[in-house]
Amino acid sequence: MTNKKLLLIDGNSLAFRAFYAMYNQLDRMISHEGLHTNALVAFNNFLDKIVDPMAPDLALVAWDAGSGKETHRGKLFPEYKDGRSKTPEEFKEQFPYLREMVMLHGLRNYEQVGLEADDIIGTYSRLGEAAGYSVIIVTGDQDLTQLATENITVNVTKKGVTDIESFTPEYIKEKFNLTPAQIIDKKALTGDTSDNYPGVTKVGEKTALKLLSEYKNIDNLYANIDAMKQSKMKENLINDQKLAFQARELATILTDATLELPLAELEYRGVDFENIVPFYENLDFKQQLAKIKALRKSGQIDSTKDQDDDVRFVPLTENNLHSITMLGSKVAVHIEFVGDNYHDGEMIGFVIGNPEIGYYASRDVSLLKTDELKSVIENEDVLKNVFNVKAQLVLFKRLGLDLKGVNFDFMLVAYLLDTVANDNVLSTLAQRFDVYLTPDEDIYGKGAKFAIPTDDHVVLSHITSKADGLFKLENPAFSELNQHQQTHLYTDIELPLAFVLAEMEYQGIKVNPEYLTEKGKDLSERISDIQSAIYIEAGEEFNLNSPKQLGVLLFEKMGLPVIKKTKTGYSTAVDVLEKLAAQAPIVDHILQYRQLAKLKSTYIDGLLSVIYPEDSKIHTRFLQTLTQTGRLSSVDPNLQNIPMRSEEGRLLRTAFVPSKSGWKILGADYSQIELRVLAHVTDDKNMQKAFLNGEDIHAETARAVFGLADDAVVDPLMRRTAKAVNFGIVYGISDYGLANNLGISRAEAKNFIDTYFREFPQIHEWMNTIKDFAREHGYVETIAHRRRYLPDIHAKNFNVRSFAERTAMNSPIQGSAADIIKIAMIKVNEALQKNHLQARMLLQVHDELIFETPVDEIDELTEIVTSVMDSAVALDVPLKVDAHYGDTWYDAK
DNA sequence: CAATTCACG
DNA sequence: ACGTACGTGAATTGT
Repeated sequence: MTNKKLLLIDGNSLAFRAFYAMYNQLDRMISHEGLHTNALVAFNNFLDKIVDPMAPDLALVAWDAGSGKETHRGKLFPEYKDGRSKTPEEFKEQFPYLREMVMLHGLRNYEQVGLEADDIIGTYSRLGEAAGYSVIIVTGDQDLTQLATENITVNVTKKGVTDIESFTPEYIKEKFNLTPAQIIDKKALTGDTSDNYPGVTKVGEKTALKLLSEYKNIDNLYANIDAMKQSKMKENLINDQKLAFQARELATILTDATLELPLAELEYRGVDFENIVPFYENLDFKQQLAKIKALRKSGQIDSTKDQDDDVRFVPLTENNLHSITMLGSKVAVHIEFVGDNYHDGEMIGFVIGNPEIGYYASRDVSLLKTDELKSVIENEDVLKNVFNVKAQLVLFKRLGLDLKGVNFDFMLVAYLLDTVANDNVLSTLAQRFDVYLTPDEDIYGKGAKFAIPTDDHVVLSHITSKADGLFKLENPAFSELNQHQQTHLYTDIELPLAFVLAEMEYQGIKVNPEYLTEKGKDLSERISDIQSAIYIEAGEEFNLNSPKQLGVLLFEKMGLPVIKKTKTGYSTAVDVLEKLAAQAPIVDHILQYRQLAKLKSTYIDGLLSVIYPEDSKIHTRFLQTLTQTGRLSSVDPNLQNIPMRSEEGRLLRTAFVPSKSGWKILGADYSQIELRVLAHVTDDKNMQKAFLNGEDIHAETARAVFGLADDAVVDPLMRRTAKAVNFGIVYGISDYGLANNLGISRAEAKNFIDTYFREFPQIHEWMNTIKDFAREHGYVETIAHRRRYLPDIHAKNFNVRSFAERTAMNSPIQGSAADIIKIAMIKVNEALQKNHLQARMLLQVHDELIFETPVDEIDELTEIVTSVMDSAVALDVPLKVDAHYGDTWYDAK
């Protein structure tokens, strides 16, 4: 059974949080009347995301009346809340609208002179509890956790206003080892700087918790203070005793105030959709308005007025197909599909058209195969606007069509403009261009509630609005692209690459399921043997996959030394276990178990589950608009992290085979591409010389760093060290990181770095130049003008800022390497076609390309691939490509 | 849904 | 004094 719910919201503290959560948007979020709306937007989000889904029976938002001076606290302590910085005007002006917003969301506002919001909440929470309600409090102020009981949960916002931490008596016990009542005593000892009342001198949270675990409360503490050991703290406690008791009174929230509104009047009425529309219109909440419109359309809320300002479409049938050929020279095209995976997701409708002539839409995608549609889709001269060209290409391939003439892919353009603000969702990406589209979620729901609306009109008008949106987005997006000097990157790299990737994904790579199944059986046996051995050594059975349980065993029961801790407990990561292996044989067995379990679950079971039975192939998706550097990523499954470093794992590559008998797998990889890019962009003559002379770069680095003669033999340790330094340089070096990696002291690491920078002075100079560039422009870019914004470069926090600085150094390197292989992929594909090779590209793994090819084409393919790859981009150093082939991916080494 | 671990470049 | 090496995805546990 569920109790009735009473929701109590601390209006002031949440509004305050809301204002500062979106403070950086302050100047952007201004309504047409000149009103700042940042706090309103965030507060509205909170009401939508937290309150409405909760559907409480009673609800109230409590506000402070006045400054707090008229309250019992102000009378008790005249300096109460003094010294608070004045509430910004930009915030104050939003207050009346906040109250109206609350009302329109169906909640009561409440304030009362002489009471603070806390006291209103405290009193109603007790009243509600007594009346048998489950009480939920939401606040930004941790002090309210003193109100928690079995029936009263206090939710405190953590970051922003929708990220919440739930305080129950059990949780408070766990987190602070305190009862809710002791929260008051804690405050009594520490005081409150923001409310401007002191506690005991030099007592902060840590000390307060320690004292309370010993003395329970301040009454008991002061009763026993004479017995306390002499210390500075004891002196402070004695001197500040009065302050502590005063602070306790100030910190205590009233639970017995006299209130004017009976509980029964707090009934939650839900959103008043009729009246909230003009309110949102006045504030220019376009996204909210679009959402309400979608809800109306899908029949989830009543609509009294039939206000259909939708983009019109004509239902397409067999009878009006000829209209399609009259659409002219530019259209938007969109096939709607279910889920993320366009390789097997169901196609539920499509739209084609433009704002001038009109849009045609149908739920029946087989209409696309008709001659009329085909003649437009496959016509290069009819320009197409799309969202996610690669997905659309694959969907059309599934229908046997070859989409041509693609002009504008909003998803690709949006990614190039800003890699960070890219969630690949059309409706959110469109907002930055002031185009407001209904989110898919509002039409289809999400998660378990996903459903295609029964009314076809709803689906088709939704996808029509997407197509129409693409026309509104085209000019502003292209114009920004041009301002960024990224037109070439889009037109000549990302867009053609999408076609190459679509073909690779659609082709897929063949795998041998029997091999995986056999290997899986072998692994299962060995895993269970090791597991038994571990249980015997441990003297008990436990969940070996649980780092928590393993930590308890190793570090508590067995008493092994703790080498590293994580946020939540002991670390049991490989580097830790390797250090412990000598001390207990069980550790080595755990490492073996981990390795085999990983192979079995991720690579045997994982891969077997994504083989398409109809062609025995795996069809990954390369995400082209995800990484912050310009690399691709691969999902469903990830084919860019198939094991390689251990022989046991590497053998799994045997399962990846050519799709035709008599064919081979060929792999071609760039050698040291990132260091070559580094030598190029920094224009460091010493490093360039090493590459121009075809030297072993790590050995050459070792000679430089260790001051050896040009022809000296480099011992393996020196080479390994130099290699680590080279890696460190590419990652945006720090002495701390290098020391950690090499297991040397920071001073030694710093020494290496200093020497390195002396030997390669232009690298050093570039590292400073690129950081300056980032600070001045707020972004860094690659050789193809791919951008990465680094707002944190100005952060006050050292860690945050340092991270941005390393990113400033690393991204142009990693990103330029990504540019190069992308260009190579396009050129290789062109060369394959031009030379009429049957061979095809299957995979890209950051610096290597994998192909399948008839045996008799191998020599020609090798020649074409290596020459195209190493001439893809002309750098000031040569690019080097190695190629290998064999019967399987494993053998292409 | 976050945290941990481990696979790759 | 500060205290992380850069970029990813998947499986698993545990709240």
